[in-house]
Order: sequence, then structure tokens, then C-alpha cells
Amino acid sequence: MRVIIVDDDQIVAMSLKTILEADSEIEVCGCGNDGEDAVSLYKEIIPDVLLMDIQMKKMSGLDAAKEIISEYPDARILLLTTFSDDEYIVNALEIGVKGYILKQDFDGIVPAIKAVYRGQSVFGGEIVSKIPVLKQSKSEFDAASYDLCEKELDIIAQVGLGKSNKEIADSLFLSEGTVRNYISVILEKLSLRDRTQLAVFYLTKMC
Amino acid sequence: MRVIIVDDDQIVAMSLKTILEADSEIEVCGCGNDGEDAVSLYKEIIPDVLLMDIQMKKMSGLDAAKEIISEYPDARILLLTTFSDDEYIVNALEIGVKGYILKQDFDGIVPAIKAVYRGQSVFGGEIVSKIPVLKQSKSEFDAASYDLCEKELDIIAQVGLGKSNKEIADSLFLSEGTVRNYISVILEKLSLRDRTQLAVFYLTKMC
DNA sequence: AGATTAACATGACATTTGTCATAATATATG
DNA sequence: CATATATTATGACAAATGTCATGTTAATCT
Repeated sequence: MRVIIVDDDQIVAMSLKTILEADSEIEVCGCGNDGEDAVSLYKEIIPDVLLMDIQMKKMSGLDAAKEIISEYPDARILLLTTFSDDEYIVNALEIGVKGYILKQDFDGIVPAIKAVYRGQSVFGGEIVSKIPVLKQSKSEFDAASYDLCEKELDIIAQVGLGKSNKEIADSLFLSEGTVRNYISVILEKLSLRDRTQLAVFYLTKMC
Repeated sequence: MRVIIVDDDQIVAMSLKTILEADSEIEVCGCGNDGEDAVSLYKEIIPDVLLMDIQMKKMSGLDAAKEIISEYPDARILLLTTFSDDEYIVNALEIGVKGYILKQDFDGIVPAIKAVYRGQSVFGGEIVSKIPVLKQSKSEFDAASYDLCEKELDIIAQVGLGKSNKEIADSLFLSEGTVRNYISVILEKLSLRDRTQLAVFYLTKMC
């Protein structure tokens, strides 16, 4: 299993090399220090796995990965990140990187490389939970648990569209005062303060 | 590293056991044949990793995973699937499963277990590309095209959280009247009527 | 220096909003 | 039938909101 290591920080790069070479299956066949190194080394050596830092001068790991994958779609690239609250995760997934793990997780790097080598994708720690689809997980909002009736839900939906009380009243054939009362009750039930918070609640919790 | 194996098919379960036990770091400390086994074995043994088939009679691997994770949120569960075009992937991610790989990928299972044991998440083959996020284009809202300055964007974001003028004023060290004026200008620029519409705009177009 | 502009503030005002007490009507339930 | 209960409505009131004209200060430009 031939691996290339690319990291801005010489010390980190050497530490990684030591860790990887302690495993008999792995051979470190190249080392670089920035994204441009990564691209040229990759083309020259065509390793089994490219282990690369994300934040580097000259060319970021993300850009290097993009360039490499555009030419070698099956490239197995494992990116290293420093913090788990990393916003690059979606970009990395879009580019087609095979892994994205925390640099600090020394023990995890070897198994991650092996898994990537086998064609799997690996994501460190909390990183998976940062993927937006999952955050906007339906959250299974339950109207019953808030004791909201059908009409109240109608009204909430309209507030969530930015409608005024008068507009809501007209569309439901109610008086404006009635709508005001409904909203007052809804705010009480949901422990909210005003219609703006209700709109925010609707859009973030009920959609 | 203590692992439980749960698979509908006795033969597969035994094969897996043989593969895993060939690795000196792994100890198979339990075997089951359906979701209910998985739940009871998990509670009894509390293994480091639970390796489980998805499709099983009595109780599916997905349901079992859900039940286990609701009680043990840190449970490391690796699900096995037969086909890579598997639609359960998003559900699995939402439930909080730590891995989802192809049963056929015999060579990949051991590294996958080790990576999961280290706290990483592993997804086999093409599975990652099935995650819907990747197809969603971000709205790419351009503040400049609406002629909004930095402070206005700050205020919009706070309206989008449901804050009152007073709260916004306090957080930005402005007077309430000033915030009112800012919002009045913002509404004009965005052709909106009130703060609720602004919150809706923010949440749907700017996030 | 004089003029201009940006950032922040005030006060007055109309409107909208949220709360509350109360009540009319219809429907259901005993 | 009598009594709940749900639905809708009113009016009064306070508070928050949005608009507008105007003012202050400090920085910038000519």
C-alpha cells in the first residue's frame, strides 16, 4: 500500500511518516509540503492513498484534491483537518474526497488509510454530524405534543410566509381579531414572544 | 476491542466471525441473528463495536440501531448492507450510525471496524455519493446586489433569530431608535413589509 | 476652513401586534 | 333538556413596530 504524505508542517509530516511506517502494510513513497507538491507527486507516483492537510500555503488541500480528482477520478485522497467544526466538509464531499479526519487523531489515521485503500470513505469524529442534510433532519415535529390544532397549524404556516393578521384573516374567512387571538394562544403554547419568533420557529423546526 | 456480530444469515455471521478473529486486536464477544438479539446483546455486553446486518426479520438493523442509540448515544454501530444503491443511507446517518458498508467487501470490514472503534465514521464504496446534500446548490446570496452594508447584515441576522429591536440595539450598542431606522431602510431595500417577512427572507434566501 | 458624508440618535406619529375579558353561536355530550 | 365545549367575535388596552423629519457628531474631501 503506497502512500504519499503532504503537510505544510514538516514536523507533522515526519510524525505521520513515522506512524505510517510502523505498519508493515504501508509504504510511504513520497512527501510534500503544499498543494502543488501534492499534484505533481501524485501524477508522478500514482500512490494508493494520498494523505494531505487541508490548510496549506500556495495551494490548499481542497484545491489540490479537486485538480487531482478531475484527472484521476478514482484517486483515494484522505484530507486532514485541525478542527472538527470544519466548514469545508461539504466542499470536500462534493469534490469526491474519500476521507476527512482530524489530524490530532493519531491512532485513527492508520485504520482510516486502510479503509480508504479498500475503497471506503472515512470521516472523523463529529464531522458527519456537520453535514447539512442531517442537521435539518425533519426533527419529527409533533403538533400533538404542543397541543396544536389544525387551524392553528394553518395560521402558523401563514405567519411563516410573512403574512399579516389581516391577510391571514381574509384567507381563512375569519376576523382579524380572531386571528390575533389564535396567534396569542399559539405563542403561549410554543413559549414564543412574537410572530417573528413564530416564523423562525416554523421555518427551522416545522419544515 | 470487543465486537458483537448480528446477521440474519448464520453462514454470513460465521464467516464474519472467522474474519474478525483472524485479527489479534479483535475479540468477538457475542453473536445474534436479528434486531432483538442485537438490542439485548448490546445491553448485556456493551461491546466496543456492533456489526449488524440491515435487513433482518423480527427487527431491522435500522430499528435496532435506533433503539440502542437512543439509550446509548455513543454506541459505535456499523451496519452491513447488500447493495450500494441503498436508500437507507440518510436514515442511517440521521440515526447516528457510525458506519455503513457493503457486506461483500470482506477485506474492508476489519479496517472499517478499527476506524469505527477509533471514533470515525466509515461508508463503503459509492455510498457517500448517495447523500443528497451534495446535489443541493447553496443559494449564493449576494449582499452587494441589494446594497446591504455589514451592519445591516448583522441586524438582519438577528431579526432572523427572532430578536426584538431592543435586544438588537443592546447587542450592537446602538439605541433602539437607530435599530428601527436601520430596519426601515433594510425593508425598503429588500422590498419587504415588516420584520417577520425579513426573518423569512433571511432564513430562506440568505442561509 | 468650509462642505460633504457617514453613523447614530431623537421625537412624533400611525399602525400593527399581543393580551385579556367577555360574549354569541353552534355542536356535541351527558 | 341542560350543560359542556369549540369556534368565532368584540372592544379596550399596552407594547412593539415602522416611517419620517430632523439633529448631532466625527471623519473625509476639496
